[in-house]
Amino acid sequence: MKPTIYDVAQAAGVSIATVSKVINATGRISDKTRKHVHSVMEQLKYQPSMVASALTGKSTYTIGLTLPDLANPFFAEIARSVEDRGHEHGFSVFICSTDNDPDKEVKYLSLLMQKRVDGMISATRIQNDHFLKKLIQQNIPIALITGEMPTLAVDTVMVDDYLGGFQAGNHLVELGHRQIAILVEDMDNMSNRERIRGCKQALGNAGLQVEEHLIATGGFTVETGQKAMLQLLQLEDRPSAVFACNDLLAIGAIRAAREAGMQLPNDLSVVGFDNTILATLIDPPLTTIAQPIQEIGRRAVDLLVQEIKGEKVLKQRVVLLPELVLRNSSVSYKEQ
Amino acid sequence: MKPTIYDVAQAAGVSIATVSKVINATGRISDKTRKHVHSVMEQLKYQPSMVASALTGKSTYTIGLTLPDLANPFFAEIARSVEDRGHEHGFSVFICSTDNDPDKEVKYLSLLMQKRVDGMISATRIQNDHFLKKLIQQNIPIALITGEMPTLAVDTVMVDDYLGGFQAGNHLVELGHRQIAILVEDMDNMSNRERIRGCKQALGNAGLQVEEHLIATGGFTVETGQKAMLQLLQLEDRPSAVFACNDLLAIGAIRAAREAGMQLPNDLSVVGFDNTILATLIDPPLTTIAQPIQEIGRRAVDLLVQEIKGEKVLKQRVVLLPELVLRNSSVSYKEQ
DNA sequence: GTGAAAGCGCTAACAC
DNA sequence: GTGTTAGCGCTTTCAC
Repeated sequence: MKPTIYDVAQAAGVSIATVSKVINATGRISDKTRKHVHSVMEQLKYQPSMVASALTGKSTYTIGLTLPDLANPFFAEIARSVEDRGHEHGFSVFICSTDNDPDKEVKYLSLLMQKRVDGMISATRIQNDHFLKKLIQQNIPIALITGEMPTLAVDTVMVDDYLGGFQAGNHLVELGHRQIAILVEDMDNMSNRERIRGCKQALGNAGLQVEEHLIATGGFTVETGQKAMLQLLQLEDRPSAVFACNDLLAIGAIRAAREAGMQLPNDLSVVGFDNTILATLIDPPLTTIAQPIQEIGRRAVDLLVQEIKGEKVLKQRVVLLPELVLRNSSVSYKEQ
Repeated sequence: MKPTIYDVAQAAGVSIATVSKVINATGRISDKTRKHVHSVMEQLKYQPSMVASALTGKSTYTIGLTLPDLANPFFAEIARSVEDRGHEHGFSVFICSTDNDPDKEVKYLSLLMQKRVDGMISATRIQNDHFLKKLIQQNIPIALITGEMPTLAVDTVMVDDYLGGFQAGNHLVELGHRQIAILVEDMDNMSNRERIRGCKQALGNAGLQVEEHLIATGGFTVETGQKAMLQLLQLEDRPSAVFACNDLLAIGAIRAAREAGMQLPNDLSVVGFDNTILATLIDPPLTTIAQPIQEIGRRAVDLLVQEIKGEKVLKQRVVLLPELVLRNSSVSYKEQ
């Protein structure tokens, strides 16, 4: 069996209280016994049980992170930054991929509660997430990433989707495009709607109208983007540029264009969103709206940890600003 | 405060033992009280504490997963499959990115021990990992992924690297290539060495010699692959094909070739390894040696869980077979 | 400075 | 069928 605090105490000839104190560096202990106890712990390869100490009222030093899909590069990068910042604060993280399935979401959230995580970060976007709402109302430390719940007081770290959409639209307009399509993940998704609103605004400022039939719905995969784009390319008034609400969709658009025999970027300009590693890998390298992924994870953890430690009462919504990253997938409009 | 089993017992007018029994569906309880207790639990929004139950001797239903970098698509896909299979068995997973840094590795492994995980899966490759060895010798349930420790009896799930290398080399030979370069992550990495050995064997079978100076070292990033390949392309006897030990390196090779003004795939055939999502996204789509990523994660979890549950004494090494996936990055050799 | 003892929330005999 | 009780390994008063 693993040695317990009793074994250490006995071997060191002191009480468990003393051992506990040297483990946690609390109370007053003489230098001599401290060193002695330490050496005994090493000899016994003693590892204090965090589960026992958690039971005693201290926190578990664990947070939960729910996201749609860990295998998706965007969320993998988010997860990595949450994991890193979490560890810097001494917290381990449970990661749960929900596939945006409400049932899984509920299952995982309650699992996390049973594991007594000190808090959670949710990057999942589920329409009308009752369970999450309930948790928030129960005052469980929670931080939202990548989307807000406007009617709830909850810590949130997000990017300004409206601005991002505007930047994308404006960029394409400045390049001279007039027939601009949009690829959305999902119209129920508020952050996507904001991106579109921003994009429309940019077009509007230039006196352009957005054709509703040029807005197509894909999802969070290349295939759906490809399929949606292919349909747009069948149109009479084929767009000369497209703004995709995430990099995966943008890659799908590029594929579709190639499949339709077009030359990129000349026949179709593409702007993505997220600036995942994929944007740099794809050919042509993708012009995209960069989300500060590292910073999002980091800030969310910081907010959460503050709340867990009770250092902060004020909830806040942190809005980070996206940036247009120019690469080669977008070029000036040329009359065909 | 969160309700405890006592609160439920009191509210239901039964003893905590009874409540415990209905929670775990053990012992004999009348239908009536079972339903009653259940309803009380719901009313109180009672969530049994897994930390308390873990302390009582049962397991934590938690496993640890260490890997080099969660943001790397290959490992993200591994992590997702481990997570999924873990949850199917009722286990949550702590993910730790070590960056292959021995210090982080030690820190995370001992953290996981303190959190009393029931077992761990390690996808980290650290030369001479003393700490991990010690854990294995202490009989902590552990499964290795993506690389073996030949001198230790430990559950392992891996791909046949030698065969994979052979398939890659053989494919290029069959395409008529004679001047074949290799891009390695790291020569200390045994699985890489096996891939190279396999590749050499394929060339040897065709009466070809492998030029040692055509073997270049990169790492686990596109940039290193690009840089290494660029140097190979400066050579007098410039290779007409390259086998890269992972997809990232392969993408780097493609980049380098483009940078050198070459046409792909005609001027340079590229074969990767892993078959991550990247292989399908890149242009030209990458011919690569596919690892059954899903299956690796799944099998590792299954082995680990069996060991945790004590259902199995025999340790085993599962060797999965890789497959050549043909895409467009490799073509027949044409005299320049 | 150090130790005795009372919990933390639960499980698992064992009684009844 | 249901309840009593002794831990699980630790933290934390509160004495000494």
